[in-house]
Amino acid sequence: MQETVVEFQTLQRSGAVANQALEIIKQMIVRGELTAGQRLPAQRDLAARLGVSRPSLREAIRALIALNILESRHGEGTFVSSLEPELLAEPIDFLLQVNSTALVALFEARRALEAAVASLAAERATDLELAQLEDFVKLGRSKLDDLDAFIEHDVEFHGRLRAAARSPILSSLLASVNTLSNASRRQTARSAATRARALADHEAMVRVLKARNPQAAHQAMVEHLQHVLEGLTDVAPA
Amino acid sequence: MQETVVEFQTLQRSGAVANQALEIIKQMIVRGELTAGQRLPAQRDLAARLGVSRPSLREAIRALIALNILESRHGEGTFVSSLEPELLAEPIDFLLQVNSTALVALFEARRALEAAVASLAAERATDLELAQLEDFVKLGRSKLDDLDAFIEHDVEFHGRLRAAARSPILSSLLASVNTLSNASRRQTARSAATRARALADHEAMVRVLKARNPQAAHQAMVEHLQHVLEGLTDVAPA
DNA sequence: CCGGCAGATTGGTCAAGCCACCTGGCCTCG
DNA sequence: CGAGGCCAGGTGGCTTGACCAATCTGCCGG
Repeated sequence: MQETVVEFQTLQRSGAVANQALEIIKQMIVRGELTAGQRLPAQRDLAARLGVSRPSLREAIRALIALNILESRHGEGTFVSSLEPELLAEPIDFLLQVNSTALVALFEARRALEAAVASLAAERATDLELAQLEDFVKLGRSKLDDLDAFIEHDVEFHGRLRAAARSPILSSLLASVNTLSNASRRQTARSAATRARALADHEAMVRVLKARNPQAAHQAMVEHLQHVLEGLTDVAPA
Repeated sequence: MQETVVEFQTLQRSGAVANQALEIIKQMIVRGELTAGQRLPAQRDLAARLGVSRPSLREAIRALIALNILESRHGEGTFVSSLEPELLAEPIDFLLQVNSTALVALFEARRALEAAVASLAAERATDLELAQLEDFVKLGRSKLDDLDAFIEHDVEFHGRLRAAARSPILSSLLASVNTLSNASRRQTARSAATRARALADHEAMVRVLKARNPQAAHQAMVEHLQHVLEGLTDVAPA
């Protein structure tokens, strides 16, 4: 370990050693040197390789576990998690519990992305997709009374829109934002009136999509999510 | 602290002790026993109070730091963070770093996000911000001949818009998208004509912002990025 | 061939100590 | 008397070394 010391002129803030180890591991994952499910070297070996003590390495590992990036199994080893977006987004739940204004911020992001998706879907969806979407939306009528079923219906509606938009980046961003706000979705759909309005919005959306009108689709989605947001603030004010 | 031991029948998975300390601290924050900015007891004391060793407690603290729930300052103490929404950003960033594969459709995402930012900025920017932005854009004229200076100018223009939009989540998403597309920015601004058109777009943007017209701002941004995209494809076709 | 036992491997925890940093009070000097 | 510097105490950061507990592996005996 003669040359383990790397750019040390970086800010020497708190937790220099442990954070350094943390960043190195993170980068190894980002760069693909470590892939999902892969096993890390034993803590004793890895600590030696990184030039830090085992407790410090353990702090770094524990931090990455908290972020659902790593997981460790006693007696087996430490592994890279599946890195599923859902897992990686989970830690945010805590902040949403504590700070409800964060929820509103999330909604802004979702609105922007969903609107873009709707707009693209109006241009790129196949006729078959639109026909199937129309049929699917009709099924929603029978689910108005079942909260769980309707939530599932709503999720799939937006999922189909994403697929039709053919924009993997937008889909990926939206997936991130959505997994964050999934917890709140249950609240938003609580009242029957809210659900009925959502269904009506979905039907309106299908109409403008079939008319191949991107701008109208954009606008329709903004309004739809505005309704949802109102339903949310009704339930949980301030 | 005779009764520190709490529900131990919970799954005894890996990291039982450290995780227990972690959960206890988390719950104290959720319940409001610890509020934003408050100082925690010294690690040595807290470890004793929770009935764990200091290294284990440190693992728990490090995990909470990774989640942006705590922060520690050397020589001062460990504190509850501000718990503000922008702290959501960091975990999302990693998610995007890992997930991002397709660089192709990136521009769509940027367009959607920038447009949303412009729209929000039209509503939320202070008069002072807009006045300063106007002055700043004027400075752009003198930079038209210097490629590097103009790129820097362009980056700051969009940065100021983000700041004025007051939407940490959108900013964070956009930051991720931008780091991915930074490589191409240099190409887009290569021709003098492209730069002149970009500057004109910026000036137009300032006008609609001062008019407090969100929809026009949205539209102006879409058109602006459309121009940039055209400049890009001119230079580097498919 | 198979089952089980024993050692090696690995993560989990702890104890004790040193260092680096910040703060605040004391003391000295002007 | 005030201002500046010095120093001690408290705090987080890090290391060493050791032991415990869960798991895996392979050998050995039935």
